[in-house]
Amino acid sequence: MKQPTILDVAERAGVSKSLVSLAMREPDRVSDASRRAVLVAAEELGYRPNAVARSLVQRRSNVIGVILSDLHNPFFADVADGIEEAAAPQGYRALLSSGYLDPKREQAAIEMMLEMRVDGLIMLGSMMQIAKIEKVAASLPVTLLGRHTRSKALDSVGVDDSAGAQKLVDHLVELGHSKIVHIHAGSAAGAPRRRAGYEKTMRRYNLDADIRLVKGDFTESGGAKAMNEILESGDLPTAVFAPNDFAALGAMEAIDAAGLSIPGDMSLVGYDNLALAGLPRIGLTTIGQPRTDLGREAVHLVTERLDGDRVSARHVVVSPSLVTRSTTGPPPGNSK
Amino acid sequence: MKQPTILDVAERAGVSKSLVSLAMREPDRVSDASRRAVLVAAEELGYRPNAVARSLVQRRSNVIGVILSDLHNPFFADVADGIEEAAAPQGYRALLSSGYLDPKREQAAIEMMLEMRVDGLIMLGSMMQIAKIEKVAASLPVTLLGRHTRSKALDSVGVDDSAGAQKLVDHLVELGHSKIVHIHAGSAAGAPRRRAGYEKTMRRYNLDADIRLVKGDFTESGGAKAMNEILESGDLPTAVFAPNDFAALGAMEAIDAAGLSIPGDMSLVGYDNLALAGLPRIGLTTIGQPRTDLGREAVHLVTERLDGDRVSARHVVVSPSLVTRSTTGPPPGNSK
DNA sequence: AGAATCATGTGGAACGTTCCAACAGGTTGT
DNA sequence: ACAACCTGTTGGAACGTTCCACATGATTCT
Repeated sequence: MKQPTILDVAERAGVSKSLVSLAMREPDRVSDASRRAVLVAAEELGYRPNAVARSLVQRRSNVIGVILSDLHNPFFADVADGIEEAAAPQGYRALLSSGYLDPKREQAAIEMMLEMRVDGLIMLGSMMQIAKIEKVAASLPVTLLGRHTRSKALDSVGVDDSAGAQKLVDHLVELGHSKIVHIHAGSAAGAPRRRAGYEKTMRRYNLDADIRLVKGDFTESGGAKAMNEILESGDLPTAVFAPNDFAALGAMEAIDAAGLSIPGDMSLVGYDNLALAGLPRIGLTTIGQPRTDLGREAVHLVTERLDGDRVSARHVVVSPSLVTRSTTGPPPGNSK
Repeated sequence: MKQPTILDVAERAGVSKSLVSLAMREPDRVSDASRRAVLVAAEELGYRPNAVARSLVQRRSNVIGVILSDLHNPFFADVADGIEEAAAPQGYRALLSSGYLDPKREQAAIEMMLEMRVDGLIMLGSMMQIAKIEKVAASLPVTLLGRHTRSKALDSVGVDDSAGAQKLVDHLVELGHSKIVHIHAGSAAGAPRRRAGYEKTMRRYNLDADIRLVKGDFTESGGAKAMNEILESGDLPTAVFAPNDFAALGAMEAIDAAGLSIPGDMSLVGYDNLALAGLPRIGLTTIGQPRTDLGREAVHLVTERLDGDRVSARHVVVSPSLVTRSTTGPPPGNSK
């Protein structure tokens, strides 16, 4: 159970601890004989360098902490892949912790990361107040992902939600729709911009009069509830734009239950392109986000700061793309 | 950027570093005046204890490392929740890393955890050879989750896959089925036991002659391929038991494509109870695993060893439960 | 030949904590 | 009145590395 230390290796190899250290880190700078002796001794003892001691003396851990607001969100899992992929070649490891969709637990996770002295922090879909995150950013580089901010202390990388919404409306209008309802998710992360993109694009097509908003949220049940409200209103649209894929799923359920067909009677679009949107029986038209690119970009923002190449905040925005599947088609009574 | 140390706090509070340390860890053991002075000074300086230095001197990190073989697998996300939940009250933090479904990268993730001197390791759905994991277990407590082993060096917590398969067959037979095909996933983790449970239960009902196996795997496409093979065989069963939910999904797609109705013409069951199995248009009957319990049990196994309460290996098996949804019903032509 | 350079190796300080033996001063017990 | 025992506090050692200034001996330069 007791791990061998560098001193044990040094003794067995008959050299000083400094040479062992050097032999492990920069093998070229020691003689062949010494290098061999050290490597053999290390192997025989099962020596594994103690990263804790190293971090202490170097005052850096070569670890980037990643706080996932929700481990279950497949979107973040993809982003985390991109993070790992970009971090490894730069000599950083990614360490993950979940915030469990609770600002308190998220705060605790950050606190742990700070105490462990990670070199940088990437926060995926944080639920915390920006002001609190800015405080954290005073002691290390922090990048916010999937949430917009104009903060002067924080970097961020996000997707242009307005552009995504615009692409969805464009798609629906091209199919011949004009009665397009948007279920909006209030002030939740990304929701206001999706809504703004919807309204702006409707106006661009001179469909000001057709703009119609129903309050919902980012959950399946929220989408179902909003959809039922629409169905009961008596005034049926020909297309519904849900704020994300989960909400779209709930809306789909409600439309199915009402005996209407998708897209025959009503087209439906979501947002996020979750894996489930591509399932055979779902086939949801939605907006796809370049997930691994987002991760890569976030790492880049952190390492830039760590290397001292930049001190002022940068906010990177990438463009999403339309993914057309089977929940959209021409409106009823339109052959186009 | 430079973090204050315990010495800075001591100086500002006018006490020794030892007292600061004590005041932060065991406030009851210092006088009111000192405690207040220390706390105020720490607050003013924004002092945050350095867990790296603490780990070094204490030779323990109070961290349990969790290696997820796949971050995208929602099953592991649930288990991780259970782990966090059980670890926190015991004073441990969980730190996650992904193995990205690649034994090499998994090995690297373990190596990082070991160098960081985590106190224990929980491996979710590992892809590595047991022998290699046993080597790791020589230096800290390791618990394997979601994979069976009889290792003398390792603890494990798993689900009784045979019992799960048995429950599915029981359910189908009770509905009146006898022509039940099992798509099996070869020697993949858990697959042999599911298959054994199927065969055993069929025999229990004297359905030896109806036992029919088709080779597939744990993926959607594997399930679709196997199902097409069944459909093309000409000899249609009344129920299909897929090796997991993903494979069931592929089978569902194939059955849909063949114009057959589920469960009218054919019943279908999966295994795992992924969130997607509960989606409105899917409604898959499947086997649910007590995920957070699994996580809790894994933590328990680790802390038991850390507290020195146990040195011999333990293998915990928990029972799964049947989740009935809408893909199962009586066989065609049977009113029961 | 002596100086300068190079390759190789060394020992001690430092990183920021916790732990421990020890101490001062007060209280209690006999 | 003195030992025994608290309470609150302290300074130094230790944890396992890396870093740095320096030492040694060989080689090259002038």
